[in-house]
Amino acid sequence: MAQRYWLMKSEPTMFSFENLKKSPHQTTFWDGVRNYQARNFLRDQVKKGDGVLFYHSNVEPMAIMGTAKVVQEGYPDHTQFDPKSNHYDSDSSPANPRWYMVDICMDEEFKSPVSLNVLKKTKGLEGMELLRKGTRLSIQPVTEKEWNIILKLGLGSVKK
DNA sequence: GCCAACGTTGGC
DNA sequence: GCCAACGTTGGC
Repeated sequence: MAQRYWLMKSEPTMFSFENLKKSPHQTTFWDGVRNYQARNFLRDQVKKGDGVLFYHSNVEPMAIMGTAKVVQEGYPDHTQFDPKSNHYDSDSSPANPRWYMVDICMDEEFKSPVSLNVLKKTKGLEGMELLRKGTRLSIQPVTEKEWNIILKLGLGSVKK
């Protein structure tokens, strides 16, 4: 299976790219997704080695801050079983888990974060899911073409 | 199975 | 802070 690319949204007040950078081994589990479409992506399609664009939503500036790599494929999100978690789901059980998560490891920090404004103005990104009005999916597929354009913008012209 | 009410997301 | 868009819930 060819490598795939994804965009993951996070509100930096909850978990920022900086937080990821400072995590042990710069790795974290991506918990709290409670949307069926997003769950299906996490459970069925996100694979080890896939690329992730890390997007900050709901803040100034809204932007893609950098990239990460999937290091652990979909497995049950343990916070759904924890009554103290605000992601607790009383209808889910370890025998029949409803929600899944993946682990991601920081890859590249963008020299210049790619803001929503820039994304909107960039040729070739017109079809991005993120730019569609009313899109609320916290994980979205990104095409290889889009991925390459965005990496170029974020890392500068010097491609490593 | 429909749909109104409600809660959440997220850009502005 | 506002509100449009969307998903979920629950009464019928």
